[in-house]
Amino acid sequence: MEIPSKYEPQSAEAKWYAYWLEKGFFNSVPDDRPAYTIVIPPPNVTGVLHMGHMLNNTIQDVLIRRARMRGYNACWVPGTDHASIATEAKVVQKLRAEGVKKSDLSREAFLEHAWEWTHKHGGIILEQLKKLGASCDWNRTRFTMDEKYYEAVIDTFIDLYNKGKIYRGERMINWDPAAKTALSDEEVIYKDVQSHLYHLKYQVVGSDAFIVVATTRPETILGDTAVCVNPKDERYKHLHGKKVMVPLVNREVMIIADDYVDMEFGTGCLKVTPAHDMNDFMLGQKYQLEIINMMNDDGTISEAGGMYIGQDRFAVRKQIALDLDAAGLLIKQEAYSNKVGYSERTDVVIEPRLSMQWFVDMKDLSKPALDNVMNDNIKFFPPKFKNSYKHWMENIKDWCISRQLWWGHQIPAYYTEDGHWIVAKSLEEAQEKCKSQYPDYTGGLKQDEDVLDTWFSSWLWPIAVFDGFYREDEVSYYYPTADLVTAPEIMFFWVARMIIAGYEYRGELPFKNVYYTGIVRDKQGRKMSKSLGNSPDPLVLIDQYGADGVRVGMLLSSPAGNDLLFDEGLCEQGRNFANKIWNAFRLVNGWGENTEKAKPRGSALVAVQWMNARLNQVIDQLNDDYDKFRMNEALMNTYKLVWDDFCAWYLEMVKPPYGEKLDEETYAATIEIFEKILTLLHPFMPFLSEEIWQTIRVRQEGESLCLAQWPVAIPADENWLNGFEAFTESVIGIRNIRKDNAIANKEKLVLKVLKQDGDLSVYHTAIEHLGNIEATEMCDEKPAACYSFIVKGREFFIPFTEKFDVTAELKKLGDDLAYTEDFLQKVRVKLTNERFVSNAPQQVLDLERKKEEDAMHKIELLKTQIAALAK
RNA sequence: GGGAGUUUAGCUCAGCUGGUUCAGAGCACCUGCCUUACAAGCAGGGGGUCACUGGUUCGAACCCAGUAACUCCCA
Repeated sequence: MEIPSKYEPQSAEAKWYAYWLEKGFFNSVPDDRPAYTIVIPPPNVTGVLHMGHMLNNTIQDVLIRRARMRGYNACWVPGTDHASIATEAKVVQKLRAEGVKKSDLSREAFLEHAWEWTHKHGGIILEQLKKLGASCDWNRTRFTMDEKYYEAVIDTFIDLYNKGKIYRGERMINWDPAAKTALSDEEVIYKDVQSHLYHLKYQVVGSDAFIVVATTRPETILGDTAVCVNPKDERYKHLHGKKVMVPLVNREVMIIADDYVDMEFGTGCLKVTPAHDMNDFMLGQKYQLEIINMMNDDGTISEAGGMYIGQDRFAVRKQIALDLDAAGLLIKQEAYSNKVGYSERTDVVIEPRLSMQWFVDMKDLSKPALDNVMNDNIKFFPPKFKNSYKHWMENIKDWCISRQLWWGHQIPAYYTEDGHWIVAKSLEEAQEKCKSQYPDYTGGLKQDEDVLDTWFSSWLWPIAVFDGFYREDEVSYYYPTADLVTAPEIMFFWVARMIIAGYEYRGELPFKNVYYTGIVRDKQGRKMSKSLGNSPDPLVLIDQYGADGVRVGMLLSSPAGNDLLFDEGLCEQGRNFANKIWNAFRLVNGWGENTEKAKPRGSALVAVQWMNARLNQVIDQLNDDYDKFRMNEALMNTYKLVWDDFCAWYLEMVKPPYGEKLDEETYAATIEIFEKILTLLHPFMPFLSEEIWQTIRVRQEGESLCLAQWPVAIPADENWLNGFEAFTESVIGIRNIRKDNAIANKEKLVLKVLKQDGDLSVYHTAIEHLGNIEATEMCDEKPAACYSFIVKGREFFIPFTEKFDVTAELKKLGDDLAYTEDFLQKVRVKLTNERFVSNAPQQVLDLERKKEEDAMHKIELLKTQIAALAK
């Protein structure tokens, strides 16, 4: 059977993924093996696969596949998130395109559209993950608005409410005037913008004097209820307790004094607008100031503003500046650059706004979550993220969980017409509670219109995917999960809150390790985004380079927590690697029908011994890399094992001379080694490794590399490892002589070796094989008229050919001599340093002495060679 | 404004407890090869003031202090 010289991924990928699914290798049910669980960070239900998902899910798949091979009951739970703001925005947009406004629809009608959209687009992303080779247990696919999941979210709300951890309060919140919803702090993005600083005149009541206030938002003077100065500020001391006129508005407000004001900023006078600025709100509460809400929920000026009613905030900013100027109240307007909060979802400027919202009291809840990360019960990789986690958790604010949306989990609170509320699981339950709490009330009850923050459902993910709020059988087996792989961007949104929920509802950590991936950027370091158009389509990449190639490309240069500068060249490298393995397979496979019963050749004997020692060494190294979550190093070590050790050395050593057959014993050993290598490769390159594994030996139906045992390392034989180094150096020595003297590889040479202790004779046939040496002669004395090279103190000689150039050879030896003498000099400086000799540990001293000795020996050899040539 | 981090080859990064032949890898680059598994390959090679300035030490890429540049997070 002819095997193509290029690996063709497409057919192998389709074939083996279907096989894996058909045999149910990825499905997990509790049994007596230890569990190893990963829950996927649920992508947005209507999202499409992007490069960040590729990286994230490749890492998870590597971890879960290795765990499966190590005998764990591996369970990777997939699923999607309802993503309330993002999904609702998409549905609204789609309806708008069809000429339907959300406000024209009833809640029920809108939700019908939303479900329709979800069913149409939902799960596309999961299908894409299958192309990548993700070994999820697809029977367990969950959605954050599944019936049971929905119930868990509502029950959690009710539970926290009953525990007094959820309260309703008027707070300054981040308001998105486009989406008309409150946003959490984390959903606000601060951007540098070029704006203006307006200097406004506030006349002191009962005097001709005035003070000047600098502000970037002149329109908010409509809501001013005080002016504040620093009590230490000498410029304004005489004005404490006086009143000023708000310009244009002509309202008299107090001048208050508080440390909060920065004397250096602007004029040192701060206008206070409690309804429209977080810090002003704080001042307002402290000094019992009037709160004037001068803005509507869509960002237009309200009745309370008194003027410009119904006009947009930014239009008013321009107009009021003109009007102030006309009235002589604008002193100056200077260019100013500051940071302004924007909505992550709609990209409009956030408006701080007072409103009634639901909050979770985070103070007590967050304590165990902080402690158990700081004491490493939950480990972060890389650990540097503990710092920012700590900082955030120690300054944690209450969590605003209500969102003015329809798509999501509707808040289970019911209001009476006279403003009381009852938290209950259903209207019926609420009515009953109402009867006992408010026996005289006869009116109806109306459920809160708002839904819960998306993260209020996803923080339950590691528990809820196992229905852990309602039954114990699965959650007690799979929880706590093993590793969580996610982006540092959502450390606070999600990771911290899952830890909080874990301790609150299971009394236990939700996962043992958190591996933070970096952000995938383009070659110029820009974040990949749709709007920049700099993100390749992952499916196109898989098509071009194969899933294995792309997986390798993603992992090659992405240490934990570091951003990955994505370059298609990396996928190409991955594809080339796959092809390299493929060709090793072709070579070995060809030997299968071409063996004979014979003693292994000397070079093959040596090769098998060394390769096994080397394999053991690398397995150890890989396990260590994995333990430390150094995925890219594990991959690179596997890469070098395959390419350098197995292909460049091992296979060349066992390869029979042209036209000859391979002995059966070496063939069997080679297959075993290859199988082990495929096992090590499988987490990274599941398709290619399975394809070869299935062909390299006759397999039974139902067998798969997925289930093969991860090799156990036995201590590597150091002798083989050390001796091999001398061997490779010898071969390289011969190659260099060929290169330097233009001796063709095809030309057979004679190698002469000086008889001495500890020779390399066991490697001689291997050296002959790889160096194309026709005979190795042992000599008692140094032979004349020879090229020579030195390996670890041993001299090798190759008789001159007709191309020999004395001058060149002398120069080379001379350079080498100069270098070695210089080196010796440096070592001796160290060794004659009294303080070094008396302070350095014995080990280091011995090493330096060994260096000295070796260098002296080498110098002697070089000098003799030069003398011989110069004759 | 507050906090954290980074700076080592052209690029991306290792360098773990200060000491393993004057600092390593992969890619890229240069030279020579279509050698019967693989040109998506083989063989060989060049490339570094370890950001800078001081300090500690017998010894510093590594520890300490300062300076500079960049990045991220938070307000």
